[in-house]
Amino acid sequence: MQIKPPVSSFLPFWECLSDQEKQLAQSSASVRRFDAGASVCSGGDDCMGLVCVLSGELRVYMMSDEGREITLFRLGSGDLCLLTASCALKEITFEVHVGADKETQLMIIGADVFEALMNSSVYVEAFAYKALTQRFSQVMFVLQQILFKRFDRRLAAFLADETDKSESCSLILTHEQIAKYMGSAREVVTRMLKYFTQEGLVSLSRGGLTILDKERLRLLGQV
Amino acid sequence: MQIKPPVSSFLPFWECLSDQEKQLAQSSASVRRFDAGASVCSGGDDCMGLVCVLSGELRVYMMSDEGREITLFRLGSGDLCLLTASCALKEITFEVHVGADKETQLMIIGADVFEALMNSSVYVEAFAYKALTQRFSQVMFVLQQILFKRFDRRLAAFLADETDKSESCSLILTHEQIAKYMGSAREVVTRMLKYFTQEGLVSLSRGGLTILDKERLRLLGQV
DNA sequence: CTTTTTATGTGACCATGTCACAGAACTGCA
DNA sequence: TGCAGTTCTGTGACATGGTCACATAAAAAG
Repeated sequence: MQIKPPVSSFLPFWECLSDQEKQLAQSSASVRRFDAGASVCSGGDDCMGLVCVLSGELRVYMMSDEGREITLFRLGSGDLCLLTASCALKEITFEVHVGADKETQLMIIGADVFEALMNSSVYVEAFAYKALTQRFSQVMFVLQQILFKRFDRRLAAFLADETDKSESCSLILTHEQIAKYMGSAREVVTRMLKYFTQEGLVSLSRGGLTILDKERLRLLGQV
Repeated sequence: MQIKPPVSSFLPFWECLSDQEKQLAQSSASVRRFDAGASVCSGGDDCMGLVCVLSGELRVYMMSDEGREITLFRLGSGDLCLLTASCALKEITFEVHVGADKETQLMIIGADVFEALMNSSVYVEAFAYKALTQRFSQVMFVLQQILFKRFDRRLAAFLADETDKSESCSLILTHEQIAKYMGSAREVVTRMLKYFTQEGLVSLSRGGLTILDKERLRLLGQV
């Protein structure tokens, strides 16, 4: 278990808090660890509060009744998540699911404490809604891609982006994982990757793949 | 041209403004009329500012490069629209289009004035981002429906809702309009309405249709 | 070296979006 | 009236992508 870090370094609105509020935030914060694959929070039932990623990665996604998942965004270390505090924000009426794809450490400020901070400081309130608006914008972009862009182009862009992140031309991702990240189905990914292979863009191996021609992938994805 | 009404009655944050700010808001507001079918504002190019619907109806939608439209929400009289002030809100990075489907009167507070108000008052800022978060929630619901729900059910629900609004069992809407409201294609609507006719749910006529069995439509839409 | 689990490959099918084009119903005007 | 243009609707063929069923292959567990 990681030692609890100072809350101040994660909260952009820290300086707007009174000493009492600072005290409350610091003392109520807790650290929790999640295994790879664990569900962090599902729908409106268990509302955690303000979450800050210390290490690992979170995935925030929608899920249909049939179990189809559409990833809205992913969070890495240092990122804050407000959608996990939806019970403190009555404006948020839709359900999101949050899962840890890798082993992940979170620092959590409970929903009750966060709500109290929002109510006592208009700065915290403005911060929270502003951060949500930023997510809104990001999520709209993602959904626009899903709704309007052909799957081959989206996949090409996804692969190019992932290799940028990992700074290596091989990716360790199953077709299933790619499908979840992209809001598609495993078979569709398999199909398209086979086509990419024929085109000499990638080469496949169990549990991963290697990018052979990133330039052409990027080009394909940029349309 | 309608006479300019008092701005105060449309702005929930009115009481948080200083006298100077009230003065500025009131004097800078203007009223504009749009014909049915007119485009009010498209993308990031022409950013109007804070818009309030006095009469008529606005439709806010996304558009693909190929021209496919997905309606995010519609606004009626009394409603405010902040997405038209996206240039004053640098968090909003995606493009929306706003159109008037009927003849519509708007009261407008220019983007520059609105931005000044946001900067001078944290209450206005909190209000703006809170309102955007509410829209976020609403839009997420709509997109969830589009992504996860079968078209027949969505159409059934749409028709039932529209008849509720118009308080009559006949609707004056072309297939094209329905398709735009639902983020689908005209042919798809035609196809499904033909099926609904065979099922005895509706009867069609040029430029409109009549609901024959609202109960069954509602039931179909509620799944 | 089996057994089990996990990942991938594949064909058939379905829902919905796209395209091309036809015909029907209105509208305006000579 | 009737003709021409416009708008709305109908329809078949096809493309894309999601779903289902099931086969096979590779890795992990025993």
